[in-house]
Amino acid sequence: MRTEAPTILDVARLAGVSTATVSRTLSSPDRVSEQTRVLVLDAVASTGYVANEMARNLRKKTSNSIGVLAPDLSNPFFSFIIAGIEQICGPRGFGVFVTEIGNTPNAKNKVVNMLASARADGFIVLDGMLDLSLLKARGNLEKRAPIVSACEWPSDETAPSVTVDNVGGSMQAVRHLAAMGHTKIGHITGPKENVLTAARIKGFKAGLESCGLTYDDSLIIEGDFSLDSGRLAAEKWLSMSDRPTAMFCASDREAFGFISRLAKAGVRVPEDVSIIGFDDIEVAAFFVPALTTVSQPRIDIGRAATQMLFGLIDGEIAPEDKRPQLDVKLVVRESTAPPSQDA
Amino acid sequence: MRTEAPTILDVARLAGVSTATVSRTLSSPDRVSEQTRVLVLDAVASTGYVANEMARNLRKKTSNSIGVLAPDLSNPFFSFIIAGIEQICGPRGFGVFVTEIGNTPNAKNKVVNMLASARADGFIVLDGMLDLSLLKARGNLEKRAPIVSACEWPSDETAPSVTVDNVGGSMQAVRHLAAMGHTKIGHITGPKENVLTAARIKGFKAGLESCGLTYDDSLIIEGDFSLDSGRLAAEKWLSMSDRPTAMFCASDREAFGFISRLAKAGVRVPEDVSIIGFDDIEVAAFFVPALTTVSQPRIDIGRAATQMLFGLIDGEIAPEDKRPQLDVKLVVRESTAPPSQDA
DNA sequence: TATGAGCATGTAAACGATTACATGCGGGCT
DNA sequence: AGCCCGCATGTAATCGTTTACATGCTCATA
Repeated sequence: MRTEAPTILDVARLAGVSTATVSRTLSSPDRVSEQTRVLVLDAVASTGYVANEMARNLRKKTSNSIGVLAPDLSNPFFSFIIAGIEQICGPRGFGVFVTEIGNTPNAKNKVVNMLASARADGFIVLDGMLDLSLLKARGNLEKRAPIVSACEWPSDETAPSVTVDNVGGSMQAVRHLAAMGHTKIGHITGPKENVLTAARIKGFKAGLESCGLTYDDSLIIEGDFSLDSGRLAAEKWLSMSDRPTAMFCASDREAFGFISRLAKAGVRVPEDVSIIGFDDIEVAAFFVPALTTVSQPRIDIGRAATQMLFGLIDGEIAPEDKRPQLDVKLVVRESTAPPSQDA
Repeated sequence: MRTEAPTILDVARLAGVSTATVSRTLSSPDRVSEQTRVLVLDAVASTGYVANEMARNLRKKTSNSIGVLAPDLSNPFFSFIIAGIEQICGPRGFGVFVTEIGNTPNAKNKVVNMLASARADGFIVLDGMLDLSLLKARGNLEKRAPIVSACEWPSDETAPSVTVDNVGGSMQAVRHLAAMGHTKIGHITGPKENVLTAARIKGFKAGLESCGLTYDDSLIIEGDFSLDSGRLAAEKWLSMSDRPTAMFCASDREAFGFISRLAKAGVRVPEDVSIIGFDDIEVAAFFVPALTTVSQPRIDIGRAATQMLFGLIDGEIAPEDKRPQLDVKLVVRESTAPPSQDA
């Protein structure tokens, strides 16, 4: 019962050829003769040989894998994105490394190390907060492994990224509300420093403006995308003297938290308030009421980011293709309705 | 602007020592003199040297990473588990490779290759359907990289796994319902072939029995854990002539789908039916109504599985520790209530 | 019949680390 | 003084591939 893995040398000996021939047979079969090809392939089959990735990678100076840096792996929002990434990587034989970078002080170090240690040929970062500039400082690490941001994007406006039309989506959301007759529309934001937060606020304002409504600071409630921040926002809303008749939430989870808290207070959606979310996570369609929301193509984001990353790795991306923006679409369900008369 | 990574040789030259000394300085600093230590460390700092993982791994015959095999990465259920896995791996400097194995015919091959190619030092498999026996056949691959199952478990009852008390949790669920006065309790199952499905049905029956209730086949509706299967189940329920007053769902998502469909039909939860889920995913507490459910410690599952895997990798697991079963607990919220009088 | 092209294959040098073994040196012991 | 031990370091083998280069063979061409 041998537990040691067979090496290319074992195969070579069994087939009676050199290791070079075995390697060639496996990587470019048409460079060896028919005769030796079957010899080698038989030997491979009978030994169960599979090339050792570490040796191969060392020699070829690759790692055959990419890294995904997420601020918080437990956030289900990322699962579809990661699934999209894997859909592209899998068939290529690329491994997908996931890491949580959180916001610990040594997170930066972790990233620098990953980059520098040649563990990955490229990176997809899902966290706009990560300061990519320190990689430039540190010996131009980006040159070794390209980085593309997805969903969120770094402050450097030229870095490759695949994002979504956040301002357009937000505009659509408030225009939908306005079209239904709402004039007093509030917004629950994301966390203050987040780029998405800013973009969605921008879209919110633009939407208001395009409908002739004026922006009112007192209708903004700060959140952080989480369920619980939605709940907290609901408490603020309940305590308002002159409540907005519709709320645009920067995430579906905020919307759920909001609606949930309101339900406990006997406030009905959409009869008493209309709610719109952002993301269209799976459960949105099955919430009670089914949530009207701005749908992000999360799988596609993952796929597009990965494809771009491969383009960068292979050195074949034109500058103008480096910041694609995917479309979102408003999906209207049951959490929005015209404002009630007595409001 | 050098873009090539510095090697250990660059550091050695700069410090005026041999590569062996550099390596020693980095891996066991107390084996070199104070004097050369600072010399080397300075050189490391000024070159920005980070050891190449591929070379290190090749030499040490490790990969410094583990693989996670999931049936479906887009399923948010796994996100917390993966987060737990990363929490243990990160600090150890281990990489976490995620792969979707799906149920394509070549999935098995994919797994065999991952195992054999020395890409990972061990694996955590989240899919009970994966037939681990083929790894034994193929040259005893398990010997090279241990495998632990999490959540689900393989048919081989001796393989390492960390699971949860599925039958106990299910029992608790139905006992809670029975205690509230329900006598006609139904169950929406998971997919037929799944081990969890069987375990939860077993617990369901045991719970019934322990309360003196009798199991009735016609009260079982087949689902597959998904939101949509919950919706479908609701339609079956609506069409029943003599409806159960309470349903135990094999997953929270089934429960959401179920409740959501019922709401559209004007059926209220818990007034008209009581519902219990399983999993306690994040949104459960914020659903309307907040879902009573059996809570699984998903992060802990990930952590425990990883710790066990490391134990196996280091060869220090006693046989009796190989199949720990974590506790679940019923968390009672608002989707359950005593049956209404007119039922 | 040389000659060269082209093919199939072998030989051996990388890739960049770790580590067994060798070396030299200083100091404590008898 | 002689011996040995242990410390700090260096030398070089090794991990398992890929691939540049060398080799030898066959065949078409001049």
